[in-house]
Amino acid sequence: MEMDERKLRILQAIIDDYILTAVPVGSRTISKKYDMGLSSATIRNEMSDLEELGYLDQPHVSAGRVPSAKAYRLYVDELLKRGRIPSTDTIAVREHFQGRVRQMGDVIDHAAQVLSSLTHYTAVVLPPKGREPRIRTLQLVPVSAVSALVVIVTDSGIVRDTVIRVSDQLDSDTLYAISRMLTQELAGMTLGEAGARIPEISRRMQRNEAVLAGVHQLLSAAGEKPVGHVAVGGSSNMLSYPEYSDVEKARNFLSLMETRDKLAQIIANQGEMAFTVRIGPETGVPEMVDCSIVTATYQSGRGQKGTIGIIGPTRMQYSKVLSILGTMGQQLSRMLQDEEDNV
Amino acid sequence: MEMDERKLRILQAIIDDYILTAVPVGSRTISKKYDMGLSSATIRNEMSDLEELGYLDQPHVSAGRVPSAKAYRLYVDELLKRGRIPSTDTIAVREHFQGRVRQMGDVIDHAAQVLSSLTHYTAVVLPPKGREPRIRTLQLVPVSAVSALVVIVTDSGIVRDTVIRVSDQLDSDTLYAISRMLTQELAGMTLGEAGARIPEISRRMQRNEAVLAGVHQLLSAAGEKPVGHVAVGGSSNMLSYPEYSDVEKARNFLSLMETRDKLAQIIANQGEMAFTVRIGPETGVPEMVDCSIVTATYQSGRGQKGTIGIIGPTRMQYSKVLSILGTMGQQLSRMLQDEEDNV
DNA sequence: GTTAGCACTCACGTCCATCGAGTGCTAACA
DNA sequence: TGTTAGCACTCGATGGACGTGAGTGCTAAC
Repeated sequence: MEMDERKLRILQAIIDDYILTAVPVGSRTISKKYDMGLSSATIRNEMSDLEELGYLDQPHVSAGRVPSAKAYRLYVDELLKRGRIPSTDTIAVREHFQGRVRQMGDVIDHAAQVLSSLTHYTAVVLPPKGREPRIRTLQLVPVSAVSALVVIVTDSGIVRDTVIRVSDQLDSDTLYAISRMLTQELAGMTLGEAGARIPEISRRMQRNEAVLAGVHQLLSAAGEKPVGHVAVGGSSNMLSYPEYSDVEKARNFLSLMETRDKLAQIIANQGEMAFTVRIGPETGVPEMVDCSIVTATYQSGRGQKGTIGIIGPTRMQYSKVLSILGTMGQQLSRMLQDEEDNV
Repeated sequence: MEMDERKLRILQAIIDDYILTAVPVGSRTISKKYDMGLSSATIRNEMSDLEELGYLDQPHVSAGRVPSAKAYRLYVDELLKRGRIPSTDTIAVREHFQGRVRQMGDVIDHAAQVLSSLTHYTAVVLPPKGREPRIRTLQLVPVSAVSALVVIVTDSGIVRDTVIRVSDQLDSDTLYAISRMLTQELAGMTLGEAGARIPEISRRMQRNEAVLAGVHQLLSAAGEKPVGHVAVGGSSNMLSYPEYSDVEKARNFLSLMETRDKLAQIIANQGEMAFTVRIGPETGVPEMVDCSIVTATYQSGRGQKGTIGIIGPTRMQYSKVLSILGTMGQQLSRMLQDEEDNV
């Protein structure tokens, strides 16, 4: 049996209807609501074929049909192939970003908020991540008589700042001198390389061991845990959908959303294409068999890629989501581009 | 009618049982399970009195009784008065904080995690907040040829850092000189005062307007939004309790947990006592009529107070929660104290 | 003051009948 | 050969009847 044009149209109608209503759709609905020019009996035959082909599932004999993951896959591929991703929401997205200049962390958080409120699904935003950030400047800022703040600026923005103890009373000028020296020595290195270099410098200098030890510690710590913070927005949105009216299911989903590390990994694993769509089992996450994940990427001015993603039920409004993600990706990229220019 | 010793004991038993089971408790249960030496009929009479006194509610005629907010209030007051808050969990709490030194943000997040996993309720942690932080140091760190990072260190730790544009090409030494000058001028001031001062300094200096404008903007922004980030842990825990088996309710609760600003305000409004317990309607939040909020405070080394809180169903295990909050408060205070010593 | 006894209430679970949406199949039709 | 009308059949959902049991309130006796 082959897929033909008519089957495709019927499948499309079924998916559209199911996305809208979340209720198994029957042959009569299709023949009446969608103007097919075919009787319900004919539709019925076609639906039977579509089921055999694996595009439809039947919850039980006397219910309508429900699109399978394979059907959504076809649907989405078609959507992507035709490139018919409207971007009408540009204004809505842009409006949300009016106002003050922000820090990276704020931007991430805010983007997640906007995405979730526009889509009514759950949004996840990962910060841009280059291959290996390289040190640009390292500076010690005096905080009190016996402590200082270490700020490391990398080419991907500020990586980390930590207060360290500087046992031997050092004044502001000395700290500045050390900062200059360290910057000169370490600029252009990755965090790991810099960390490895510190002991040698320390040996060479013969003093300020405490300071250098603190810097060393920071560098190693920052090197280990490269993933920045993940922003999640609207995780409670999922409870609005009948798919999650089962509390147990909802709980599992939400606690997954709470373990940010795991979540970041899932999203990051989606790949780096302009758009990726993982439907149900394709996500590879058992807890998300009836979710889909749609991601898009954005670029910081330095060419580092970040990921934005939407998690929703498999019957998600792919077209709308793709559109919004695309627009948001562009907006983020543009904004970060602008910020680069300032920088 | 008066409250007597026996009524109190019965009420106590009812509350204990209800906290355990979440099921309306009947007279027979009390007379059998709790060794009262009284028949169910007697208990029944007493329960009737207790209902009249407003300590018990009856969902419907043929169900058992349920403690009212007033009952919990009595129960908690008794608990607090007797000061019988065990602190056995010290070790459990302390174990979670073993390991590396952390930044404030991490500590907050982690504390929320630990609290929620120990109590199985939802935990909220607010960072320490002084009356008005005062500037200790202000430093400009070069980021690129045309931009710099402003770091403001206050007596409560780092307040804010933002990248600003420095249109006129300034080298590291010049920035340092400006930093020194600004530190000298602004040290000891609140953010607001400092912000107000900038224009005058700018006029006096007659140059570097762009830099000063950037600093000005940062100071105003930081002054406006004093609340730091709020950490929330285990918000999905609430779904484990039958009180939230209603999805609609759960959704409302969770979306409240997601609007961090509002949440911070609610928790902060609880007051600054060592412990506060707000039961049901006492919270003043319509969405939380059947929740209780228990908070405790901790102190940073600089005497600034932070708040930790647990949100759970009104039938929460107050004793355990108070104990854990108390211990956690102490641990946090001690940890931050130590950190101060380093600083 | 305490308790045994009893009538009464009411949520809950089960059973059953009904309903209706939807299917699959067959036979007739274009 | 594809389409459609007709019909029997399936099965979840809905709702009413009913028994069950937990729990109460009241009364009267101890």
